[in-house]
Amino acid sequence: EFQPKSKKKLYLGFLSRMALNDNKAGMEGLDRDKINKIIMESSKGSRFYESELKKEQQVNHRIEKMMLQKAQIPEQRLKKAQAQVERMATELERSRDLSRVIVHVDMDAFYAAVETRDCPELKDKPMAVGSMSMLSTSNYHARKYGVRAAMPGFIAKKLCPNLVIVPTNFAKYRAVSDEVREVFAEYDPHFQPMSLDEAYLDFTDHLEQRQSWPESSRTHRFRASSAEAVPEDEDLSPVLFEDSPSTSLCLLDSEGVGAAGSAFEVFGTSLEEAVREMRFRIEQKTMLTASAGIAPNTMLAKVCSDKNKPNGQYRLPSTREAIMDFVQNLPVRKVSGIGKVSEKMLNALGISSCSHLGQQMELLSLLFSETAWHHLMQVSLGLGSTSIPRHEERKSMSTERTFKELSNVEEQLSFCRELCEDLAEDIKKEGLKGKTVTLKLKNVNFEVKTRALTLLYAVATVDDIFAVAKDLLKTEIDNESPQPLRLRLMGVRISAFVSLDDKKPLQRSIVGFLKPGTTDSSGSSQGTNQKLEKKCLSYQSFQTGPLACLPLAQKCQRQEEVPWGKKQRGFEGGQTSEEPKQSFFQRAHAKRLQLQATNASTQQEVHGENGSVMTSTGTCAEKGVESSKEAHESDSTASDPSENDLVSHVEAHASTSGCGGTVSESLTCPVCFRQVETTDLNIFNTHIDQCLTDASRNPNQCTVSDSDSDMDLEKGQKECEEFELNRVDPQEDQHNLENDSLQTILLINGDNRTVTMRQPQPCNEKGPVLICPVCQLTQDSDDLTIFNHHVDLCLNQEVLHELEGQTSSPINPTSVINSKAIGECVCFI
DNA sequence: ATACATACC
DNA sequence: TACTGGTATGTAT
Repeated sequence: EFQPKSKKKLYLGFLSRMALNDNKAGMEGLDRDKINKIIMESSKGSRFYESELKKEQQVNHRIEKMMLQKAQIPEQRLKKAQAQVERMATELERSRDLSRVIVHVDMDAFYAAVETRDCPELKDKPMAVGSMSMLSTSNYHARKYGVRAAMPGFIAKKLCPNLVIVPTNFAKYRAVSDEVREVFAEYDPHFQPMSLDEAYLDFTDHLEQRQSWPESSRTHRFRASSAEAVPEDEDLSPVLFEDSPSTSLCLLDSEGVGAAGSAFEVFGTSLEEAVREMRFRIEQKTMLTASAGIAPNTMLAKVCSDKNKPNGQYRLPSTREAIMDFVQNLPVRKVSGIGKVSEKMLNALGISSCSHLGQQMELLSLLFSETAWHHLMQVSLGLGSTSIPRHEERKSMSTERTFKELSNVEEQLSFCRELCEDLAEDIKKEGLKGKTVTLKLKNVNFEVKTRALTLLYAVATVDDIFAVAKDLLKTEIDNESPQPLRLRLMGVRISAFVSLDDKKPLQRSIVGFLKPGTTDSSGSSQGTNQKLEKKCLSYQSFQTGPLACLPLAQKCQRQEEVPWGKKQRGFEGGQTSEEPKQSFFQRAHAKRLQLQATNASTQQEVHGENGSVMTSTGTCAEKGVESSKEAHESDSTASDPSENDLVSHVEAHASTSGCGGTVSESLTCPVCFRQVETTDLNIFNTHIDQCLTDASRNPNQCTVSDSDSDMDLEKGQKECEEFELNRVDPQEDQHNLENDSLQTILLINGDNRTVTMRQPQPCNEKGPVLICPVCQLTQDSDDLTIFNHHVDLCLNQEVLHELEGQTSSPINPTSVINSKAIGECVCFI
């Protein structure tokens, strides 16, 4: 193979992933070799080191695979990719928006700065915040020794024996952070905090207003007392001249108007002045400095804020030329989102700066996933989000802890319970409930495992969470026995949250679907509509779903007595037993298999299935086999909230020959709406399975498919085709799936967001026929406004119905929608 | 849906 | 002695 590389690695004798990361500010001109030597010597032979070695090898393997793939790319394919890349570049270029002013603000060595402020003796010493095990941040003195965030304290001590390590005090940092945020809010009330010490702001509006501001509004006072303790005088933002009789001393030098001794500083109306003013005010308020980056998008602003750190700012002019210049020499690693591994992979391709990115984009488009290379493409063009995304709702909550080896089962279980208690407490504060519980384990060799289980209903209590976590943990223990699990960390996470104020899963997603301004605001010039479309699709699959409810028999794991932890919750509260069940898809699939097994293609009898499912309440229920007759009669009763599925839907149709009363020779797939020329339910079900898989994998049926309008493959391109076949490319699936007979319908939502949905193509001569995706009825009008109005009504009706029915015991959301849809119309056959 | 990896602070 | 903890997202199955 390629000799020099491995030799070099041997010679250097350390892992790249462990070596000093001197990417950050304050790390220039260090004796890297010496530092790396110390780092290596401190780690060598440890379990951690071994683990890193293993990970390194995995990455290397990935890179080898990539290089191999690269070697197999035919010239032809590269050319084709080049054309495609260029087209996309043009498209992106066209959408370039230079009109916004985005500022990224980042406090300098935040935690360390706070501690130094409150303990001036630290000022001239190398110090770091954290523990002997791990440092959160270090001051600039310490950085000169190679001491930096994410480095364990004991290694830092070797690098810098005089290092002072101060324990973290998050409450304090939070309080300071709040003060800083008050200043942010004055410039952009919608700013987005990224952490305690940094945020993105959109300065566009402030800047415009500022132009007409009087000088008094741009004048700010130096803090009254500079040397000693700091009472936070909560002042009204712009301090006016008249307000300040105090002959405050001014130790700081102002670079502007006032000579030393002036108690004020007047800031100009320019962008730089505005940002400087904001930083000034932060400093006056907190005695801490911040750095800022100013650019037309978030990606660039982020990079810029690092440029003149600490206590500086950098503005990248909003011209294409300036941006391209800036980006050319930018090391890829500086870009947010490109980390150690991506950097290494890119380096292997000879890419270290963004200029290289642009030069090799064709290659990247063939070697990297679509999302990955699109991101790289944007980076290479200096593009990024031009708006500050509204703060998204949280998607998960977790807690985890590292400890000395824990091998005893009882201890592991009781620790698990403690974690669940903590988590339940946190989750309660935000009033959340989640359906997915994930257990995280790390053994003493630093190998990490996660095990998750998704319930049908959201949970929030300690008992419910623990019931799941415990089960997951016990499974792992059992799997390993007779060896014990030798753990060094355990964590519990909850996700798949359901509405803020409880109960009905899905309720919020429907409301969110209708509510203006709730979803979008990704604002980034591209890739915007993904989530929306996903929502649409899943909505679609819900509303096209089952006709009847066939409950599945479930067998539950026996629940043993638990010697650890609290008593399990029983039925005292008259509580319905909440049974975690398999997912809709799992169940549909399981039933399908069963159907095939029993060869009951035309038979309507469906037996319960025997998946072992635990209960969160510690109960064990054995449900009997339900007949399809029952199922047909009772569409989703309150007592049985199990989900409908496509199988029952299909069976229903098969047996009733469709609503129209005509027996048809083909079945219509409720997902893709295409006719499937069969009456064999097994075949049909297989088709639906495939559709569901495709749909969930491929929510964007309507992407700006630049992908392959150039699919006019000439014959000599066999090479190309072979290459394509070997690739794992979602794009390809996409147009394979598509679409001779599909068309796109635009739904203009209440808040003017455009939603695209796939629809079948019942076209007449005049043009597209509009079909309501909710009630499935063909609409007379081809006026989109009228059509949208109708859809709105339909959707609203759904929600109203759901809200009405809310007081009753849990009804599966799917059934709610389905029964509704079914009640109103819908026949697929 | 689940597991694992990557990334950021 | 000692290599985090919290959240999000991408990739693969």
